Amino acid sequence: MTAQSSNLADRPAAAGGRSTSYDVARLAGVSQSAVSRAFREGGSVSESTRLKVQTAARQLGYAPNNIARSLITRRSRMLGVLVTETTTRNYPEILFHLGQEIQAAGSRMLVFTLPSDEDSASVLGDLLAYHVDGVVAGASMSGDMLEVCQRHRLPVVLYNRVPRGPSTSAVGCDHATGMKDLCAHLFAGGMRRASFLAGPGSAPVSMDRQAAAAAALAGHGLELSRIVHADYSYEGGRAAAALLLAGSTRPDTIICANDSMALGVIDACRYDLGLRVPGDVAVTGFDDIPQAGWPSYSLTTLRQPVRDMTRAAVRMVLEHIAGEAIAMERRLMPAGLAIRGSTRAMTL
Amino acid sequence: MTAQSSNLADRPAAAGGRSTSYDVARLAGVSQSAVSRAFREGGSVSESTRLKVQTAARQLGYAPNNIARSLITRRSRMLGVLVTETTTRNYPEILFHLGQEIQAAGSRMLVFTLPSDEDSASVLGDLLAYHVDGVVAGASMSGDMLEVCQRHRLPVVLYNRVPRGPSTSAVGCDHATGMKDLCAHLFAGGMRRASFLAGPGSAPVSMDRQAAAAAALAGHGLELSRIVHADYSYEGGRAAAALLLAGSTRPDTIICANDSMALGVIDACRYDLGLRVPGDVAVTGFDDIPQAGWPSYSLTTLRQPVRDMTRAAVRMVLEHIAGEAIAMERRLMPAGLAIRGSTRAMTL
DNA sequence: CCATGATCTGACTGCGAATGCAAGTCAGAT
DNA sequence: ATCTGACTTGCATTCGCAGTCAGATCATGG
Repeated sequence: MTAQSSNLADRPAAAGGRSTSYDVARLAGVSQSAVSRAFREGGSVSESTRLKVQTAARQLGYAPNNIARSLITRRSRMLGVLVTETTTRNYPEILFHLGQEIQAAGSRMLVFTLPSDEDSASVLGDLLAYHVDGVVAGASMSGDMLEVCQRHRLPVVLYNRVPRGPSTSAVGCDHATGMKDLCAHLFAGGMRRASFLAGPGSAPVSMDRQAAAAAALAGHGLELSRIVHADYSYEGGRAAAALLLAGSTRPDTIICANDSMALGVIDACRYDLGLRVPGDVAVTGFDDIPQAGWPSYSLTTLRQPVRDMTRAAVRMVLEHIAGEAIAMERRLMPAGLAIRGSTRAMTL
Repeated sequence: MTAQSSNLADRPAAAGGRSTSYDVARLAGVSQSAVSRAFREGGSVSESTRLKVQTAARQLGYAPNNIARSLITRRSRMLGVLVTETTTRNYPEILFHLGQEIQAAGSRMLVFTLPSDEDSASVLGDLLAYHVDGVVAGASMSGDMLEVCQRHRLPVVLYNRVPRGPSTSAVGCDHATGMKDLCAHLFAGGMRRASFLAGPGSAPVSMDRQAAAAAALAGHGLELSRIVHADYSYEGGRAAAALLLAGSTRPDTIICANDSMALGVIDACRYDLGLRVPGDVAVTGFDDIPQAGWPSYSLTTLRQPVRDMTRAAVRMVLEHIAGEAIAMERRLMPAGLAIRGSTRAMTL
C-alpha cells in the first residue's frame, strides 16, 4: 500500500486537547475499528474490549466526533427548525418544545430564524449545506423550495402552514371547527354584528382563522361587518380597537386572530374608550396564552394545542427520515373552546 | 498509487439527489480543487473558472457540504446554546435573540435544552461530540464541566450566571445597582417593612437579586421581613401572596424576584385578598416583561436589557473563538428602573 | 528572445470515524 | 482429532472538501 495512514503507530497524538479514536486505540492497545465499534450501539465487540476502550477514552476525555461520523453515516443527527420572529413572539414556547422533542429522539435542533414569513428562501442554501436530517418549518415555504428539498431527499414537515406546491406533510390546528364552536357560543350569547381583527396581511394563520370565522358566521346568517389588520401584538390590538369600534353602528363582538391582540382590545375598551367587556362589546382571542386566563382579562378563546402539535411534527419528520412514512401526512389538531368572562353567556 | 480515488473520471455521479464537488467539477470541466476554491472567500480562481463552476453548481443544485468542510477546517460554524425550561419560560425571547445574533455572525445555533439548571452535565458529551465552535450557557455549569471545556479549547460564555471554578467569561445584569435604585424609590415612597418573593431555592439569578435587595435595604437601615419561595410563575406568585401577607404585621411592600410572580401577587391582592395596590401594599418585579406595562398592572420593575445581554454574549464567544480575546471578560449590563403605578410616589 | 514574477490549476493527501471483508479465535459437535 | 459456526478483530477504504505543492500559463521588462 502507498499510504500508511491507517497504521496506528504512525499517527501522531492529536494536538490541541482533542483526542481521536486513534489515540484511544493506541492507549487501549486495540485497533481504531474496535474503538469505533465500542462507541456504537450494537457494535461487534467483546465485553473486555469495550471495557478497555471505555477506560482509555475516559482517561483521554475522548468523545466521538459527530462531524466525522456524520460524513460517513450520512446522518447528522440534527433537525433544522425554521421560525420567524412573528412565530416566536406569539408562541415563544414552540422553540423550547420542539427542542425537547427533538432531543428526546436523540437529535439536536439547529435553528434558522427568519426576518419574515416570506424570506425562507434565504436559508435554503444553509439548510442543505448543514445537512440536517429533516426540517420542521414554522415559516411558509414556496413550492419551489419544497421541490428543491424533495429533490435533495430532505424531509420537511410544515408547522401551522398550508402546504403550497408539492405534497408535503403538515401539522396544523383545526381552525374551522374551533371557530364554529366559538361562533355558536357567541351567537347564543346574542352576537348579531361581529368584526374581525386580523394579523398582518400576509400571515397565513390569520387568514385561515378569518376564513373560518366568516364561514362559521355564515352558518348563522351573519357576516363579518368589518375587518381590520394589526401586527399580532398587544399594542397593535389596542390601537386597532378604535378603528373597529368607531362609527355609529358599533359591532357587539370583536373576534381576534390571536390572544395578544384581544387583550389589547380589552384594555382599549376599558382604559381608552370607556366601554364595558362584555357588556358593551364581547371580545374573543385564539391560542389561549397564559394571560388569557388571568382574572384581569378572563378572555374567551380557543386553545391551540401547541404541545401536541410540536410533538406530532417531530414524530412525522422522524418517520420520514426513517423511511417509515413515504406518503405525506396532514394532521389537524382540535382547538378547544375556553369560555371565560369576555363573552356573554347564553341569553335566556 | 493503488486507489485512483481522486481521478475525476472514475468517480460515479453522486446518487440520491445530492451532488458533490466532483460532480460539479466534471460538469464544469475543471478539477475538484477549483470547485472548492470557487466556493470559498478569497480562493485563488480566475473569474472565468468561478463562473463555469457557479453555472454548473446551479445546474446540479449543488451546495457545499458543511459537514465535510468542518471536518477539515475544524470549524463547524455552529454555536451551542444551553437553556433550561425555567430560562425559556421567563425570557422566551432569549432563544430567538441569540439565534438572530449568531446567525448575523454567519453561524447557526444548536440548542441544548435542559430539564433543570443543575443538569448541564448530561449534555457535556454532546456539546463536545457535535464540535460546536463555542457555547453560550444559560444554565449553570460546574467547575468540573468548565474545566473540561477549557481542556478541549471550547470557549464558553455564561449568561446571567456567576461563574464557578475556573476563569470563565460571563454576561450578567447588574442586579445590585438596580436594586439599590429601586429600594431608594421605595423608601422615598414610605416603605418601612418589605418582604421578598424569591424564585426556586436553587435559582442563581433569584439569589443574586435577593442578596442585592437585602443589601440595598440595609443601606436604609431595613431588612427583609420575610422571604417566601415560589416557582417564578404567575400562579406561584398568586399562591405565595397569601403567605407573604398573612399575620398581623403585614409588609407594606413586596419585592419580587421577577415580573411574572409580581403580577400574580397583584392579582392575588385584588381578587383574593381584597387589598389595594399600591395603597395597602406596593409590589415590584424584575425584568420588565411586556405585561408589566399593561394598564391593568402598571408594575414598577427593573428592566433587564435582554437584547444587549444576548448580543454581548455572542460577541464574546466569537471573540474567544477568533482568538482575539484570550483573557476572560465579565460584563454587567445596567438594569433600568421603570417606575409605574404599583408603587407609591415620594411622600411629601 | 529569454528571464522573472504573478497568477492559476490540478493531483494528492488528510480531517476522524464507520464498515465490508477476510482472517483469527474458540466452543461445541462429530 | 477435525469440522462447523458464532463471535471478534484488524486492515483498508470511504465519506466530501480544503489546503499544500509542484507545475502551467501569461504578461512584462531587460
